[in-house]
Amino acid sequence: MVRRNASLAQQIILEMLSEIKSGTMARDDGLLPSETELSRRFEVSRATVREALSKLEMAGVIIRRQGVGTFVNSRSSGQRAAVRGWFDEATALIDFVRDSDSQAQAQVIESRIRPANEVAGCLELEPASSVVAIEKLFLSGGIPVIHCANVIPLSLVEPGSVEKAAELFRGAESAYQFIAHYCHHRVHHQQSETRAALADEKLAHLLQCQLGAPLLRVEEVAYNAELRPVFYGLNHFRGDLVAFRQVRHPALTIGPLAATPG
Amino acid sequence: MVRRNASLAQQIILEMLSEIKSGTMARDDGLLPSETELSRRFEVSRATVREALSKLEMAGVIIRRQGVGTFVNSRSSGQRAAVRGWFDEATALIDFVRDSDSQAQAQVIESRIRPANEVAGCLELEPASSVVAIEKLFLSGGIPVIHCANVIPLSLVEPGSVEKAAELFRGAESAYQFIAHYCHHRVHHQQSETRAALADEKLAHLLQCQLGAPLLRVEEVAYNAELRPVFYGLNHFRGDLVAFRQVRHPALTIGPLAATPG
DNA sequence: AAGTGGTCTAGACCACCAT
DNA sequence: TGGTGGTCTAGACCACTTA
Repeated sequence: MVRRNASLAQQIILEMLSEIKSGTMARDDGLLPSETELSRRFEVSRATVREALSKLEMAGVIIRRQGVGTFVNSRSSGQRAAVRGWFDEATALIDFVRDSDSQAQAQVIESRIRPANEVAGCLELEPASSVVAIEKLFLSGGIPVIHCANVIPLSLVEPGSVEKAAELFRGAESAYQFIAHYCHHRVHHQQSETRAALADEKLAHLLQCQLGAPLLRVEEVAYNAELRPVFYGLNHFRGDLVAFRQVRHPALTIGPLAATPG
Repeated sequence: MVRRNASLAQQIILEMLSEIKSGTMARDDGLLPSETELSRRFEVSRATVREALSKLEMAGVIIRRQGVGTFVNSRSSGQRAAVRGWFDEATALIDFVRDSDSQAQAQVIESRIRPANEVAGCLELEPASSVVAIEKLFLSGGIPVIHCANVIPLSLVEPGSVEKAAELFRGAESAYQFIAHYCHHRVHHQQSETRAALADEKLAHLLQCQLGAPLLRVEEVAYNAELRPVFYGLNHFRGDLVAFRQVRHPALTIGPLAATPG
């Protein structure tokens, strides 16, 4: 189970996910071993177990009940074309689509080098400076469900790869991978903005839906550790086929002093 | 600054939010005191400071950079009609609207007792059993931006309040408050599903937008500590005026072994 | 080299829930 | 009353960045 260079908590997360999936960890009613029991089994401190459980809870995988125990969240498994936890995780889209459809495919429409233009502001570039852009479609069950456009400043690409940047991007598994391999940067965090939009002619054609059909639009900018933008993404999800599922906890009472409305 | 019955971490969160807002905590470039310094100032252990900082980071308020320091997220403040962090928090909608417009108003359209019907499944009720339902509009700058429908099983309402449940719900600040006051339950967590949808005739009229305008639809079910559903909510956000803003971190690598696509 | 955040430990006490 | 998760401590070492 051990992965080099992964924290103990991360290793415990992966092991627990695996054992939850195979059904060897939880009781029939979903009850998991207690934190003390888990810390004995994994030979780590209880604090480390709690670190792992906190992330699994945030991801909606488990439910913790004080004085009772920790349970697997049965309402969270066995889903349709749902994107779960994506808002918190900043990892590749395709992985989340595969979570509900292991046969999901990514299909590159186009990749090329072009001026930054309309995304210059987001990426903190001059409008005339060059970027590598890619357009993809994600298919689930053979049906296009997500359209995705990613843009990376060409100035970030290592000198030896600038010439073939478009081609390399086309071959990369994701923007994350391209940035790691050919720009020697890592994504530190992303800021995203989610809205509703209507399918225009181009998107309707690509996503095989009607003109004016409802779409979820997620715009995102990724930053490296120096807080410099490393990529821009514009994603459109078919509103009738895709849903974002989240588990929300009344933990942080940020801003207002009392939890009130609804 | 102290609030009774609040954890030290929670108190630190509120204090830091206040000091960040007033500008007395961060340096001009946004750098906050180190964790060690904060633990001295608040007279708590570093672990407790980190607990608070983790939640502020998740909420997108601060950015932590290993080896450098902790900074306020300047891109996160000074927003429009944005809903920030709502996916993680499970608190009242109105508070989040007020976050970007302190003049925001809630306006009750209707509240009544009716059969569960179409929401019976979500609430684990018989279709014929009674529920208290409320419909609200949230206005920002005088413009309706969110339509919200909440449903609570009448069986949860304390016997003495059943008769006037509709009226009491109308007077309550939120579904959370109604449930706490008149049902003696607390929300343990919520499951939500976000999609894109089009405005039908009714919603177009209420939200003062065109028929077929894009809307964000968030459907949610809240559960108490015993994992019994306590309320159902169906919220529609005007796609042109409201956006969900999130900060995503590549922390949890759940499911896939490598962070890959985009 | 010095300072930062990231990880981890061993132990303590509390609030809550079951019995 | 015993077991659970929730909170908190004091200390240690590591990885990373900056100077």
